[in-house]
Amino acid sequence: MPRIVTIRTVAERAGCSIATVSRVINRSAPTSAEVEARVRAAIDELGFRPSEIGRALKTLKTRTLGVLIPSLTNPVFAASVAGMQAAARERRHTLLLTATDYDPAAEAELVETLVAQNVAGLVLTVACAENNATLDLLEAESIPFVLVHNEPDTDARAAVCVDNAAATCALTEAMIAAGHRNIAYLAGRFATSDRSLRRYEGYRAAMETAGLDAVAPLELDYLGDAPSHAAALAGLFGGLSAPTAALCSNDLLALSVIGALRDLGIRVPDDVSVAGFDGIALGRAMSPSLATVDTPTRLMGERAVELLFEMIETGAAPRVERLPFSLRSGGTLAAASKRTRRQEPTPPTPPNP
Amino acid sequence: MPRIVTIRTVAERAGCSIATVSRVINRSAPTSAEVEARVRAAIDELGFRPSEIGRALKTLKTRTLGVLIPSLTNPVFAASVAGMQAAARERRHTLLLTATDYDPAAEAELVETLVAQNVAGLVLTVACAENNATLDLLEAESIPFVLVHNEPDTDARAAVCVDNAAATCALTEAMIAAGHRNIAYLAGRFATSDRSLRRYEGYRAAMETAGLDAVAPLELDYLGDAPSHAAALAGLFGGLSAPTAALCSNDLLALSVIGALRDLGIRVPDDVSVAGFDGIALGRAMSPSLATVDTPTRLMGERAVELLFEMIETGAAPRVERLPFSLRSGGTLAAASKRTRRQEPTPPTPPNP
DNA sequence: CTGTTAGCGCCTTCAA
DNA sequence: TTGAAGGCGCTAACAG
Repeated sequence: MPRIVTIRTVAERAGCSIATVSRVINRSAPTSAEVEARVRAAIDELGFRPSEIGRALKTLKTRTLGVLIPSLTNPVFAASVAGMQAAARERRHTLLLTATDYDPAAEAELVETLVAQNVAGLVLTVACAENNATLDLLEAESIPFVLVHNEPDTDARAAVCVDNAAATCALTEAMIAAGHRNIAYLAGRFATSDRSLRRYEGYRAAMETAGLDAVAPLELDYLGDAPSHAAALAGLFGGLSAPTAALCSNDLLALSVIGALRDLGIRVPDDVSVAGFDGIALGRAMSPSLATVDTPTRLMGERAVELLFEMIETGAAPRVERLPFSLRSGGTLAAASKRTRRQEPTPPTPPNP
Repeated sequence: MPRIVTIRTVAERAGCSIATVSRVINRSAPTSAEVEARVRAAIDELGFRPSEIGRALKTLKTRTLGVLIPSLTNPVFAASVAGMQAAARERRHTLLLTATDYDPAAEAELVETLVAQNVAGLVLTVACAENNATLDLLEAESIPFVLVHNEPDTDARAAVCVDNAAATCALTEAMIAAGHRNIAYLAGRFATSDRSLRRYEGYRAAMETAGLDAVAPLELDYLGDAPSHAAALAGLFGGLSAPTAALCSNDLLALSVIGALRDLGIRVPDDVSVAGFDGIALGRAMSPSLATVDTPTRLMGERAVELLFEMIETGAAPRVERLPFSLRSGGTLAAASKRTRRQEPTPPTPPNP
């Protein structure tokens, strides 16, 4: 029989009214020292904790933030949620966590679930922040929300992110500086990540500035099994005019690509250089270490929650906050000249027979 | 002005009473087809979603599960939370997520927060499942909960875990079979992980069975910076009678140890073999790949939630569910004989001058 | 300074 | 098959 201790129980025990108990709990009005002492004693003895439900029903406000992300299995999102959790706890709030598993169609339903719980606000990473009916709905109902990782094209939407295009541009320039001329761009499905698309823009800009051909992106399903990657990559890296480097739209994809290349007998970085995006911790631990764009993932989560509170409490206007990034050099990105030593890799099972 | 649409609004629009609307929503009693149609139309037009708060206050039950873990940054917990989330969603529940950041003192407070939200039940990973006042409290208030990763010594407590001792025992045997005789056990602080302690038991059992000396565990703070590890490890691996292998109580610690050893000029596995525990994905991606115990982390999260629902709905008695594990061989664990080729590593800055 | 009271949104008897 | 009414735990007016 849980929670039979209500504010009324406490009032009886302390010999006062429930209003007084409430006042003691919330310090919402002055109370005599004597009564307060009795109330506090009663609370302790009974182990009473005010029900958030009752409170919420009255005030129509909960101490809960809704969170929507693609997946917890991606360390990027795990890290930012960790940041959110820390920031929320600072404000005595808790997170209501949901994940779409990269299914954009799930977004609407999950957000509705969160809204039905009367969350004070939302922090979300959606597949695409533009023309997003779910976000429009939140706006219409004036439920405050902040995007993380997404980089909206309008400043009218609150977001915490990095300048994806600039970062990828810088990374591409580093690859060009290392002597690479033929650089492939490998992406997760654009439909599930607008970041991926923005990053492609940065790559293209850098290539064009250098007078090089920006290749059309190869979209890979990075949740797919390695074999499917291997087939696609065998085609791309099979010929003599194969790229000497691959820029992947995120770190997880980069890891998967490196594994697939290894299975194909293509060495990284001796045959092909690989770089990622995000800066997950594991990229540092592996060897060769992963060249990537270092992104303050955890901080992004913290800032998102802080920005959200600002909007909730002071009604601050939404704004986009772009956090600094940095290039992380790594063993997977080598000078292109090295590749001249490459013996033609045994081309295993070309994609079409 | 969010959520001004209440059940009353719908009733007015549909020209019936709120009771009828409630009945249509919950199918809790038969309603005429005609009225039902009108109600559904009104609901759609108004975009009405019943407030979970109102519902919860009435029934004293929410569709929310409380989750407490040490940290989301550890992929082990991220994976199991991902499993919980999936299983919870299946039952139309959401997760209220909290993390202690490995501070056992935070457990009580966070659990209270969750309980105050009237969660239907809890899934938690605590520092130590024995003599835990917080768990006793939950039991006393008969709030259903399931432990994950923790392996309680009594069957009276619900838990989903692996047989930590057996697993570590098997891993130790594999190391012995590889020719290692002097095997160190490196652990995170026992105070923050009873798993770590159980795993040590397994190690000791295997060593004793083989007639070898089980060394006292070296407790490392694996949240600490690498330098602190280096100092401790320099002492352990400095001498001539240094261990040829190190068994780490978890994968994250193993990664950290490998990095520290590398900084000390000690090669893995040429000079020292290293193995971990958990089977995080990144262990596969790195090279040499991490030898470890493969643990069905995500599944553990799923099973924990399913077991929790069983307890909530059918009042099933708590039970311990031990999931299967498997040894994962990896490049960090090599035959001991190899080590004979080891040149004495440059002993960098011994711990005491 | 303290008590009484009216709801917040919903579900659920009890009548009709 | 439907409506009226009470109450879940709490906060906030309003009295006193």
